[in-house]
Amino acid sequence: MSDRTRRIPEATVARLPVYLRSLAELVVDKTATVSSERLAEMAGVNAAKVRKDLSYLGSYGTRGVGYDVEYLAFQMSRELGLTHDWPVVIIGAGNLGQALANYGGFRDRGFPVAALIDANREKVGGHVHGGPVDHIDDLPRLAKELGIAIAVIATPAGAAQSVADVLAAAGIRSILNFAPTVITVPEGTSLRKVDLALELQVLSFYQAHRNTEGV
Amino acid sequence: MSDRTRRIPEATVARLPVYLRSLAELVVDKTATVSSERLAEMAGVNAAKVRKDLSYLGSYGTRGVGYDVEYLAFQMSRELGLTHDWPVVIIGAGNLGQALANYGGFRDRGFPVAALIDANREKVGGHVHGGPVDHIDDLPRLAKELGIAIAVIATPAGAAQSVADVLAAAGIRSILNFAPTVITVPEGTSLRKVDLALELQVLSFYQAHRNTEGV
DNA sequence: AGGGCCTTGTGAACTTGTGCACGAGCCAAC
DNA sequence: GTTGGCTCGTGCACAAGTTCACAAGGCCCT
Repeated sequence: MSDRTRRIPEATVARLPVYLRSLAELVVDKTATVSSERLAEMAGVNAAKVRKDLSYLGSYGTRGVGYDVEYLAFQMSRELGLTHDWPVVIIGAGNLGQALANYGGFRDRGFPVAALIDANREKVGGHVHGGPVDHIDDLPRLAKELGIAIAVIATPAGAAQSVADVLAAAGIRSILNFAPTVITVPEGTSLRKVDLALELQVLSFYQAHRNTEGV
Repeated sequence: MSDRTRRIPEATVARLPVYLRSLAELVVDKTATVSSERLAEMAGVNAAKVRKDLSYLGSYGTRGVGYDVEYLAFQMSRELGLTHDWPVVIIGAGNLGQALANYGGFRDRGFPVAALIDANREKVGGHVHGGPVDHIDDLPRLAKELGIAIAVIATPAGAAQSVADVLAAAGIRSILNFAPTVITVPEGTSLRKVDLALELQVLSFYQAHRNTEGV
């Protein structure tokens, strides 16, 4: 791996946060160095994959020894852009949106919920989780004022695409979509989706096939 | 595709629910037939992929015409095992667990929340979303009585592995894990994970690289 | 009955991801 | 300084997934 900034494969990017979480545990345990084998075990993958993945970040290991936990964690944080917080906006103050706003896991990992937004004026002005609910018309202004670069769509399916359009217009180029529908975003915008029902349906598929086809 | 029961690739299985959702929309619109191209557009993939994916289910299309919407939807539901409801149990009656229990999207899609479970006796006996909270010691009995085959882990990370072990002992072989940690399950158990912070970290990666590397 | 027009189903090429196996490099001990 | 043991980094072969391109087959019109 010669180049300082070669492209990191998508599959690798998706695993980096898992490694980082494992490294965080090792830091707590005051473990100074870790081998690819140990890290693989913690992350639930195999050691060769760990080494290949980490090699995309650079040559941060020491042969015969392993990886320096703190140094690797730092490099990985840097690569993932986690050296500073990323304030996020949640669109949709319904069941799901409120739950996400209350869920501490976001803030703890560097993604404070800077704004909660709804299209329904009846919800606007209310308070959830100690924060106000703002109207979607204020989104462009809030995004700019609060430096928001990442949005979470937690609206019903029907509203998701129009929300995505508003986000695009507001210059937000990273979107996490919880609405159970396909949305399209402009080229250059990152889109990831979390579809709870879909996951259950996939489980249903394998469960059903286990039942009917033996074993 | 000769064999009636050839193995369906994982990547295809993960897309079937998306197609099914698109078909459901077409049923509402009273559209009788649909081409792979139209379906591809709705599902956000390309047409060749749709045709290949659907071919794993069988030859349900008509050349020159397309696919019969209702018939295809039925066949797909059957393949996914969605011809009957799958009661699920949610483990963890904290923030996330309660939100998931209240989230109507599960029941609407055939996954009624049959039980909500916690390890903390102080929460047990309480009511959430009109349903009681039961203790984890009752899990094996409840699973058997209610015919539960799918479990959702919504506990803190530290408790997830021991919950997984209890689930395995109770004979549950389909698990959806929301806890931000890697868990291991016995061979033959399906495990899928939803990691909210991980998704945001992946977005952070691409956002950071957009900022530093131009475009 | 035949021709033109569509759209499916699928072989084949290509891309992406995975895992093995081994050389290269580092440390420690003597 | 040399030897032995350990672990990283990576070339290579293989597997999985995607996309192309086109023959096969069905419908409709004349």
